[in-house]
Amino acid sequence: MPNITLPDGKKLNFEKSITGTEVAEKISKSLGKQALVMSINGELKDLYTVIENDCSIKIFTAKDPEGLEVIRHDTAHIMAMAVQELYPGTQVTIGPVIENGFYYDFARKEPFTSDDLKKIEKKMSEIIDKDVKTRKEVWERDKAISHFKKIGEKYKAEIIESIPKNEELTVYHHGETWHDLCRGPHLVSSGKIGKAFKLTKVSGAYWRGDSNNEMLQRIYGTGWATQKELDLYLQRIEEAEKRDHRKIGKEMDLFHFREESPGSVFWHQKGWNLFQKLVSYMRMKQDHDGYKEINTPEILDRSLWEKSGHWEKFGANMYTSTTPDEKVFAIKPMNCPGCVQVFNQGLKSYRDLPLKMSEFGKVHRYEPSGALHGLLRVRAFTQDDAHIFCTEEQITEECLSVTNLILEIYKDLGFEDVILKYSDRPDLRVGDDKVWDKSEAALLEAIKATKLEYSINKGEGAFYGPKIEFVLRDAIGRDWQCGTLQVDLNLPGRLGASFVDKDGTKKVPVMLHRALFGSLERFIGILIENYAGKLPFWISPLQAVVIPISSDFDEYAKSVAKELKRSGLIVEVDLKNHNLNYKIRDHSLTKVPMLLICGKKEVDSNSVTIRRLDSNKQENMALKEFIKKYADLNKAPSI
RNA sequence: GCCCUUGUAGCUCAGCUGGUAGAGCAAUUGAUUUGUAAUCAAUAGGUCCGCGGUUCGAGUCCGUGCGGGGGCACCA
Repeated sequence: MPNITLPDGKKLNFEKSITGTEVAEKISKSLGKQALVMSINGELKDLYTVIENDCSIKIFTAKDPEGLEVIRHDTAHIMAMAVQELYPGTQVTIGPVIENGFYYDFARKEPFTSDDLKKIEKKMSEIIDKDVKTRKEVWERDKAISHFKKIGEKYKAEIIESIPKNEELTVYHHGETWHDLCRGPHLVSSGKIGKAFKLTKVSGAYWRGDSNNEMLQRIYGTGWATQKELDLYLQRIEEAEKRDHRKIGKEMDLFHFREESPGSVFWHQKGWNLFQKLVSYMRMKQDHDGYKEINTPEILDRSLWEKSGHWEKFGANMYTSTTPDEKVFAIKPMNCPGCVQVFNQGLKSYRDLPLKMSEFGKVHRYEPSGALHGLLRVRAFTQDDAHIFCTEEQITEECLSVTNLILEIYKDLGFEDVILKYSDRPDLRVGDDKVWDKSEAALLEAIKATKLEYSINKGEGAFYGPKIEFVLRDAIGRDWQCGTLQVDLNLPGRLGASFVDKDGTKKVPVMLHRALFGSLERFIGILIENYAGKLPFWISPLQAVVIPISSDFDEYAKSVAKELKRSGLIVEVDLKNHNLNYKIRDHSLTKVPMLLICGKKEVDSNSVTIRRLDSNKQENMALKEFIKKYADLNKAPSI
C-alpha cells in the first residue's frame, strides 16, 4: 500500500495502488485539473503511471518548467500527427523541445509552405479539441524495428537500431491512429496542451545533424502555458526584429553591403566614424595598460602559413593569390603569425617581457555563403587583437590584467552582465602537461578574480592551449560571445620565437592571444542591437544637429556648429527648407541623440535649446555652458 | 556548402490568371520662414538582379548564375 511523500513533507496513505492523476485529485480538485506530469523519486513520469510502492511525488503544472516542457513535447507530437494525417507518406524523425518551443523533422519530397503551416495548425487545433488519450507501451526491440520498417518509417527504425540494447523502448499512442517512439513523459490527453502555440518557420535540417546526410524538413513551433505568454514571446521576437542592426544601419546611414563583395562592409561616413571612435577609445585604454600597437602585412607568403600550421588546418577558409611571377600568397585570416614575426625581429631579452603587442588587424576568411549575416558574420573584419609574449611565471599576472581590461571596456560600453566560458585541455594537444597545468591554473585564477559566473567546457580548449571566452548579455537578454583569452604553447615555438633568459640561454616564450570585442564589425552590430540604434552620446557618430527655426537664423546656427566642432563634438547643421517639426522627426528617426534649436531667443542670449532623443522636454543653455558640459560627456565613462 | 524563400525607382512596397511599369517617402525646383515627430505644389527618376529559353509578346512562365532572408552545417 503506497505511502506517498509530497514535496512539503506531508504523507498520503493509500489503500491500493494509485495513479498520479488520482494523487493530484486527492490533494485538491484544482491541482487534479492542472496537473500535467509528475516526478516519482525525482524521475519524470506520466500521470497515469500506476504507483504501487512508497515514494515521494511532485506534481507539476503549466507553471513549472517541467510542465511547460511536457506541453511543448506533446505539441511537437500532435504536430507530427497532424502532418501525417494531412500529408500521408511523410516520415517522422525526431521532435525535441527547444528553448521557447519545439521542432519536428520530417522526411517528405514536397516542401512545406507557409500555407501548409496554417493547415497544420488548424489540424492540431482539431486534435486538441478531440482531447485524444495518450497511452504508453513498452515494446520489444526487434518488434519495434520491424514494425517501423513495415509502416515505412525507416528513420524511426534507424533510431531504434542506434539505441543501446539494454534500454527500454517506449511507444506513445495519441488516440487510436497515431503513435511514435518516444522516451516521454507525455500529457494524459491532447486537450491538456491548450492553444498557446504557433508554428513559426520551416527550414532544412540534416538528418542527425550531419551535412553528409540527406536534408529533412524542419518545422519550428513555439509553445506556452497561456495565450498571454505566447503573446509576450511574439512581442519579444518583434522587438528583436525592430533592433535588427541591418535595418537600423540602413536607417542611420552607417554602412551597406553589395553583391560585388558579399560579407564585406561598405562603411559610410557615420558608420566609419563610430568604428574609428571605438578604435581610438581602445587605443587609449591599451596604451594605459602598456600595450605597444603594431601593424603587419595583410598578404603573406604561403611558406609562413605552412610553418604556422594555418595552411593545413585553416586552408579551406583562406583567400589566396598567385602573383604574375607564380608565387602563392595568402591574405591573412589571423594576425598571430605576423605578430610573432615582429617579435622575432631583433634579439629579445627576458627584460623585454611581458611584451604586449596590439594590432587592429583586418583579416579575411572565406566563410560559407550560408553563414553570412549582416555585420555579425562577415568575410572581412577587423580584430582588436593583441599578443602577449611572456614567461611561464608571468602567465597568471597577464591573464588577470587582460580580464580586467576587457571587463572595464565592456562596462564603459554598457555591458555589465558578463559570463565567462572556460575551456581546458583537449585529448589531442601539443605542449608539456606541466605547462598546461600552469596555464589552466592561471586562467582559472583570472576567472575567479572577476567573481563572475562561469561555465567549464571540459576538453574544449584549442589543441595549443586553454582559453576563456567572454560572453556578454544585451539589453533584451541575448548572449553574444565576444572577447577571448587563449594561452598558446605552440605557435611561438613553431615560428622560432625566443628570448634570452637571465642565464644567457635562449628560451621559447609563452604567447597569449587576446581579443576584446573579437571583431569590430560584429561588435558594432551588437552595439546597435543592444541600444536599438540609440548609442551612448560619447560614441554616437553624429552627436548633435543644429536646427535654425527659420532661415533668418542660419548664420547663427552655423556659428554654433562651428564652435561645437572645435570643442570636439560631431555636429551638423540642418539648413534644409523644412519646418522645425519636420526636422525634429527626421533626425529623431536617425537617432541623433541631441537636437539644438536656434531661434530669436537663442541668438539674443547666445544660447541653444536642447532637445534630447525620445524626450520632448526643452532645456535652454548658454553656449559656453553647453560646451563645457558636453566636452566632458564626450569621453568614455572610465576616462 | 545544403533546404526553403526572395530580388521592381535612393528607401518601403503595389503590379490578378503573360499585353513593354505604379504609389508613398526621399531627391530636384518653386512657393512658404515656420518654436519641438511629416507645409504645399510641380518636376525628374526604372537594362523590373544577370544570362539563356518558351511565346506574336515576359516584371509576370521555365532553366541557370549571382545576391538577400530564415534555418541546417560551419564558426579553426
